[in-house]
Order: sequence, then C-alpha cells, then structure tokens
Amino acid sequence: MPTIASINKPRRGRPPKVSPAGDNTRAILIRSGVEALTENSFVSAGIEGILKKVGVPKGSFYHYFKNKEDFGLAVIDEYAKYFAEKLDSHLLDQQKSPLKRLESFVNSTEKSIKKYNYKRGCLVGNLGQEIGLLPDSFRESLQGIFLNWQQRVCTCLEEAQIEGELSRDANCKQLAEFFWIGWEGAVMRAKLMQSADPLSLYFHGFITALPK
Amino acid sequence: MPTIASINKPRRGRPPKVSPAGDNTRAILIRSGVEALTENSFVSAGIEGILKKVGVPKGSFYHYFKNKEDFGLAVIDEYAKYFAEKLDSHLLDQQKSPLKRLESFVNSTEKSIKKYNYKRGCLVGNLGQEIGLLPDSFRESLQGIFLNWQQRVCTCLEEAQIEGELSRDANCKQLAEFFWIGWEGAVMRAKLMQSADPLSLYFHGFITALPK
DNA sequence: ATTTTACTAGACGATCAGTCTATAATTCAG
DNA sequence: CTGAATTATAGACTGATCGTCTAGTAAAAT
Repeated sequence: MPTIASINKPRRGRPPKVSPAGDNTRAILIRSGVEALTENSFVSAGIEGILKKVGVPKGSFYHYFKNKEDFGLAVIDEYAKYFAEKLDSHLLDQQKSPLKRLESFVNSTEKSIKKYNYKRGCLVGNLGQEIGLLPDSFRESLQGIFLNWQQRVCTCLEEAQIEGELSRDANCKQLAEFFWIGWEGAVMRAKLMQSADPLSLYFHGFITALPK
Repeated sequence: MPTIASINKPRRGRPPKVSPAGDNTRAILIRSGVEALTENSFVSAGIEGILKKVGVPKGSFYHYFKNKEDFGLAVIDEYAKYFAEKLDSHLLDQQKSPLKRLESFVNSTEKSIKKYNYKRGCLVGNLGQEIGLLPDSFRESLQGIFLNWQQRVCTCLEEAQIEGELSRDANCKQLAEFFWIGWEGAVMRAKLMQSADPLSLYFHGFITALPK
C-alpha cells in the first residue's frame, strides 16, 4: 500500500499497478485463490488454474508471491477476513435474539452451499483436513482462525445468557468450541450428501442440547 | 476367490498368487493404500509412493487394478471393513453399558490418533472433504459407509434406551446421524490441533446433550 | 538517454497417471 | 519332457501438469 509520502514524492521507475477499488493483480489472484481453495484442496489446486481463471500470466505469480506457501497464507488471511465479516453480520445483529442470530448464520450458510451446488465448503475446513501435507506455517494460521470464530460465537452465547435464552450455568467457551468442531463436520457432510440437511440437523441438535 | 470347482479342476497356466494369510500383492497394495489415504488425500496420494512403500513395481499395479479409481474403491472397501470391525468390537461389547461402549470407541480413537502423531485421521472423512475432486463412484460408496456406521451407533443408542441410560423419547436415528456428522469434524480438529482434546470435548458434549 | 522498478514469457526439472513391451514363473496338455 | 497358456513382475516411456526460476520487456521516473 502506498503511503502519503510515497504519493507526494514518488519513487523512480514504473509505479505499481494499484487501483483504489482493490482490483489490482495481487488482490485478484488472492480472490481467485479463495474460490479455488473453497472447492479444492491446497495441494491439488494448481497455480496455473488459479491464474488462468483470471487471465493473469504465469510469470506474474512469482512477482507477487514468494512461493505457493506464501500465496496460501495470503489466501487464508483473506478468507478469514471475509468470513469474520460474514459472521459478524449475523452475530452482531441487534434486531434478533442471540440464538436467532446464530440460526441466521446457519441459514445463510445453507443458502450459500446450495447456491454453489454443494461444491464449495469451508476453506479452513478443507485445509484443516489436509494439514499433514501443508507447510507448518499453515497450522498456526488455521488454529488461530478457529479460536477467533469460537470467540465470536462465545460472545453470542454469553449474550444469550443475559437475555435468558441460555442457562447461566452454561460454559459458553466450551459450547462455542463444541459448535465449531462439529460444524466443520456438518459442512463436509453437506458436500458429500449434496444436501443442506446435515447443516440444519446439526444446528437443531446443537440448539436442543443447550441447557435452558 | 477360487471356487471349489476351480480347485478340483484348475485352469491351465500359472495360478493366481493367493496366500491364505491374505498377504498377496493385491492385498498388500490395498493395505498400503489404506495407510496412504488415512494420512493423505486421494488426489495428492501418488500411486508410485504407495507402490514404493511396499516395494511393488509399477507394472504390477495395472495388473491388479484397472486404474486409480478402481484402486481407490478397493481401498475404501477395505477401510470400511476394517472400521466396521473396530466399531463392533466396542459397540457390541456386552460387558459394558451401551453408552460406555461408545465411550470405549472414543477412547480407542484417541489412543490411535496419538499413536500416529496426529497424522492419520479418518479415511472416509479425508475423502469426503475432497469429494468434489473425486470420481462419482466414490460418493455413493462413502455415503453408504456413513449410513452403515450410523446404523451401528443407532442400535447402540436403542440399547441404551432399553437399559435406561437414554430417554425413550430420544430419536436414536437422528442422534446417531448427529454423532457422526460432528465426529468427523472432531477428528479433523484433532489433527489440526495435534491434540486429542477435541475428540473428548466433542464426546462429552454429545453425552451431556442426550435426553436422560 | 539512462536508471529504476513493474511485470511477463517461456523454459526447467520433477512428478503425475497411465501405457507398453519384454520376460520370469508356474501349470497343464500332449 | 516339451511347449503352449496364463499369471505376475519389471521398468522404460508418454504426455500432461506441477512449482519454480531466469532472462527479458514495458513503463515511468531522472
């Protein structure tokens, strides 16, 4: 990102191709990578396919990224950012009760997975499953993302306690962790069954399990 | 498998290499495949690697299997057979109460995942995650395996009802499906965290959620 | 014109699934 | 015993694709 200083007193040479809308080549590649990795695995997703989909020549890849690992980390970060926003858009919706907010997130995921014909799942789940084949740097990153998501759901459950939807005795942190552990299984199963039923079945089970 | 007739009146030519212990080349390849696919994904698992691990030359592979897909299906079948036996060894143990049998399965999985340094997961879960990249024939096979496992847990839960560990009102079929949906998420998370905690946390959550 | 930087074409070696030809091993028929 | 028949082993080979790299061109500054 260019600083104010670098705009006022530009460096010599050809300036980087950067647009305010964020549609520069690097960002385009990352978005293409997000799409690829929500459908494919990291190992089987080829760089060439990711490039071809957005018409960026192969030689450019190693100008923008050190290697595939570096690219992968950038893609993970972008997905985490996108997903955290999506999560917040539901979990922070003050119009609904806390548990209804969680339900709203689930419903939105159901719609989304149908929309993409049960081909796209959770990028973090996909990469988590093949963690044994991935660079070590991926593990920390993915672990941190789960912690982050769990924290958000935990807060939502605590608000449910305040509003009386959930027993004061409930261990929200543990429940949030339980939710995400199983949720990734539900997303996987939905892809396998080509049906959103596993998502709603899992959510229904989770809700009825909560101590009132 | 040779029939009685074919033993009494054998065909001409070299007979198929088959040992009563089942340690013929085909079986060895399948076992090597099971190991490979519990750690890797199908797409990223190379045939050459599977062959090299057991010292079988490449030419033999296409003698025993039509192609990689054919091999994959055989590997899945072998794993399903192995796993169903493992499951039964716990769930049919009349020494324990039904819910304790399920706990016994969970404990055994915890030990197993530790033993292999959190590298080996569930073959069915691994392949399920990448189902979008796999031949169509895999989907049916994997779906059927889940149905089978769910049926076994369902029966166990019904026995728990009889023994009074579980409410008569409980929907055992649905609970069994819930269990397996989430369980695959827990196995994935255990690999990612390099810890068996997600397995026990998930099981604990499942048990406390059951209607008494 | 020259320098600096941004970007790209295409080659490279490795590895992939799968094919092919050759031959070793074993058994039965005559 | 000989030779045909069949199973099984062996690995070179093809064509595609992989991640990576180098040597270059394009563009805008001095």
